[in-house]
Amino acid sequence: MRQAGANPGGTGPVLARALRLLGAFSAEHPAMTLSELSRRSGLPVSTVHRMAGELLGWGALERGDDGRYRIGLRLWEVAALAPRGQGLRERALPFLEDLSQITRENVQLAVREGTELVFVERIAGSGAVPVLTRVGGRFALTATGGGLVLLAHAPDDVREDVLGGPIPRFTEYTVTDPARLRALLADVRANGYSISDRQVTDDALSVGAPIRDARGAVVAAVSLVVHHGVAAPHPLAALVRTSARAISRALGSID
Amino acid sequence: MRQAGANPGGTGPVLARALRLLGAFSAEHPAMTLSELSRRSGLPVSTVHRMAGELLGWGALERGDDGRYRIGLRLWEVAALAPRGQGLRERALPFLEDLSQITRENVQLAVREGTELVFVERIAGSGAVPVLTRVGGRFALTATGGGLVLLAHAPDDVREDVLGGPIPRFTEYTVTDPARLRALLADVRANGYSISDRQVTDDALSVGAPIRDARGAVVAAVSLVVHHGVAAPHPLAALVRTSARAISRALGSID
DNA sequence: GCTTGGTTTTCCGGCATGTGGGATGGGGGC
DNA sequence: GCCCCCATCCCACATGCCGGAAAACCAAGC
Repeated sequence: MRQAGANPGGTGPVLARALRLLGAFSAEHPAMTLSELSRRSGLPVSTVHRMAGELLGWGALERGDDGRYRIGLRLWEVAALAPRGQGLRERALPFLEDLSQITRENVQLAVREGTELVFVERIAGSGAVPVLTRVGGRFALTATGGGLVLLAHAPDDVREDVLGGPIPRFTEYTVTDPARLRALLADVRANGYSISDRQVTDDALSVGAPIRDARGAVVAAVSLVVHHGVAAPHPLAALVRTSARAISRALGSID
Repeated sequence: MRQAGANPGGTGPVLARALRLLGAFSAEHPAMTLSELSRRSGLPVSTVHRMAGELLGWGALERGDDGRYRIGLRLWEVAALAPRGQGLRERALPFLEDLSQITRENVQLAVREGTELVFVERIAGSGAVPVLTRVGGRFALTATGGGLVLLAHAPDDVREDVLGGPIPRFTEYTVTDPARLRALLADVRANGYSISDRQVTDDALSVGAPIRDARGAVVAAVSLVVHHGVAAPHPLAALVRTSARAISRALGSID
């Protein structure tokens, strides 16, 4: 069983395995025992043991007194240097808070990673629709206000990839037809904002707008999530766009 | 020159080098060219090149159009699963915001990592003393309100280590005498809170209190940073302690 | 007590894998 | 034109990783 050329669970480049180890952690499994890690990463136990030992020494992993492994603080420290993560978050935060204070609704900040979206920050408005998102969590690009913005301005190959692949449905309003979606994205580009009406849950509507870097490239999206039917979307769009522009200005370039 | 047994820049375990690579990034150097990385990590260029390539593929690193390497979003995502990082931050945030709203002062949340302190969150009070801290940043345990709390409840060997080593001085009020510091820490344990009066800057005073997990172990510290001389420390201490207890309760255990 | 099913840890010989000096090609700045 | 710095590629060598297997461990359960 050691003959395979590929590595769908077996042999492979050294570093790749360590990374597979880290990748085994998820929101549902933030703490795992050695053998659990072995199972979820597809690596032999003894290999995991050796590697985990090294990661432990450096601080990339930690071990509670229950013996289980968790992501270490040291790793969190370096990761805090990610320009598109904490970097972006820090510069945008004041503006997001303004937006949150004024509207009392949920505010979200997201970037695109491959064919999905990653939430970089979310502020829960007092008494607003409860949102099911988590900072650091992923979501489909095709449904949310922020996702539509990011998808609309994504490179062609990525967009085709997403439109070609299976498009998840969340409610009866979710747009899953590639042609309609394509038209919707054209609107987003033309209008400078997106509207997702009950495409994720039956009672929520979200409005998104693009954040651009110094060279004009879209690097992130702000969005506002409100109850469906309480406010007209267009005035909201003006608010969100204003915030997005302010953040773009404050950004310059993200280093 | 390849005979050395140790690895102060030369040969060594595989993974360790990759980690050294990540460790080369810092707040001052969040984006580096290949050769810069090589220099700062002490690894040969070709080695860095190969490794960076792999890290790039996985998403642990990213590369801007200026060609420089940065910490990647993917790494930030997994790091967001760190219980003592984002995990702690998320659960404590509402309480920290309450504290911030009520006092309109700077609020900080920190944990101990080795012989130093790492800031996990900081909320800048409107018009409060500007603080020089950064989320994900480090600081000495011996001077700040939060640090004193963490040091007071650290394991004996760690405390001895810190008290034995050189103790940095920031102002003329900084306590650098091990004996006095030891007495101070005893007070902290007895009182349930700490006070750092102008030990970091000439105009700031901070008050800290311990956050405990379900088993009663101190896992973090909240602190309030105010202008020296405007408010009596003791009423503040009551506030901070209350917050700390609330957070402790909300924590249960951090997974 | 002993047995059973799950762990975590240690060991070791063979060979796959990473290693890094040096050569190649590019790109500015002066 | 020159020079300096940077990224990328290549390849012979031996280092350090690999993972099966066995042993130590722990907690129930009979």
